[in-house]
Amino acid sequence: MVFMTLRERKRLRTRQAILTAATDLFERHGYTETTLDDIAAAAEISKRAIFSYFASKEDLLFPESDARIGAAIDAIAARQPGDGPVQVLLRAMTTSTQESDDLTGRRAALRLRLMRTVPAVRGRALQHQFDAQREIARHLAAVFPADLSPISAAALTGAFIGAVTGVLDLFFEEQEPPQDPVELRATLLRVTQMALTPWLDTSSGERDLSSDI
Amino acid sequence: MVFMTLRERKRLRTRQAILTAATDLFERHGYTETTLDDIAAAAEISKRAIFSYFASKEDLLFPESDARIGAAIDAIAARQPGDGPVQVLLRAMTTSTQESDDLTGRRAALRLRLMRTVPAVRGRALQHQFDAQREIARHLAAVFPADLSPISAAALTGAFIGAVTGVLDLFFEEQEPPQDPVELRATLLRVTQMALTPWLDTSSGERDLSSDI
DNA sequence: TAGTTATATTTCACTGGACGCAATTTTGCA
DNA sequence: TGCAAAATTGCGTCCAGTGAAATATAACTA
Repeated sequence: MVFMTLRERKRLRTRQAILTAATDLFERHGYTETTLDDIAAAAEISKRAIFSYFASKEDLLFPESDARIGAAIDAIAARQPGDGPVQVLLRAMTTSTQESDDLTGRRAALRLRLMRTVPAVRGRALQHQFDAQREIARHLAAVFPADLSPISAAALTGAFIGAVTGVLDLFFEEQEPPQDPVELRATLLRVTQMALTPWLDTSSGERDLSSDI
Repeated sequence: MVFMTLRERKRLRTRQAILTAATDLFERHGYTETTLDDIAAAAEISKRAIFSYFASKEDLLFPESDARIGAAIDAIAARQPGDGPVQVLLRAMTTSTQESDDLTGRRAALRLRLMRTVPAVRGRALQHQFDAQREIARHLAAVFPADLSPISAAALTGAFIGAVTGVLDLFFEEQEPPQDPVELRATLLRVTQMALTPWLDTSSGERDLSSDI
């Protein structure tokens, strides 16, 4: 990666400039109030060029979404012996939320706030979530062909994602601040584990995963 | 409902005219190809007036979404003695899918098709689904305070919705036609029931609901 | 290094959804 | 019939997104 053609390096810099300009303006003036022209001006680029980096205004809030899905997939693939589907899912959540600061970080906080205020952003977020959900279910079924039918995998993944989003929903319903990221992750893990106990019983061994936080 | 002022009746007729014009044009020429001007012209109304009936172009595909959520809520409230949360959910699905032809019907088929092709429509659909999911979870937790914490309710509802959407996803992934609605409902019930067995065991009695189709 | 190809970016014009507002028509009712 | 409220229309405006041609810049080749 150190050896990149000048073109690639420049392109990466421009992309980053667009992102920082966008998040900056979104934070300062609001999402709907910020026009693509504003972002283009701040990034010292033409409005038309933005679309050569991002497909839409909403996507400015979801860069590297593929990477995050990929991380979860990898965590599923690299399962430890003795882990059942539920353990794998829990582990995938902890590891992937650790690496990509998807719950902490400046843009993450902004995204969480806009998801509950701007319909377009919410729609895009749910689309990403749905795609991720399907992808995860597919891989989960592939890794545990004996334990899970494709449909059970879809249900289990649905339960998992549903539990996580439900918890986050309850969380941010009243208290705005994302609090301490570590504590949030711990709560998320504990609560998801509890919500999935029905499956934990039916599946294989139930190791405590608290140490992984 | 029989006694409506002339104004209300006329408004209802216009609303219906807009809907039929929209679905008609969508079916014939495609969603993105149909402009609001086209719809307005076909409904013999001004483009501006459409926004006094529907908030957006996508919403033309989701009329009475509140009513469908309400039906599910009612089905939850009218639970039979001895039913656990899972049974209530299954029953709510069967009854609500029977009354509002949400899986059959002309507009439903159109909606299902557009959900997988037009991003904006998919986003709107997922938003509706998410809202419904949260609402159902809330009511479920209220009805079964002993069995379900708010979080467990969120997880269970997530599993339920996840299973249903997963099944529908697998279904329409290859075969386009919605097939026989009765058969589809039966498959949906059977498969969802199977996907939720982990919860069925932990909850109260497990009556067979096949007769309710 | 000059010249050529490939790729990025700009510029401009345009479409279409959404919204605000004032004027105008329609409807309900006294 | 006449008047107030509500519905509708007809503007104009904003902005996201797209297409196409022109221009600029990097990469490659001889």
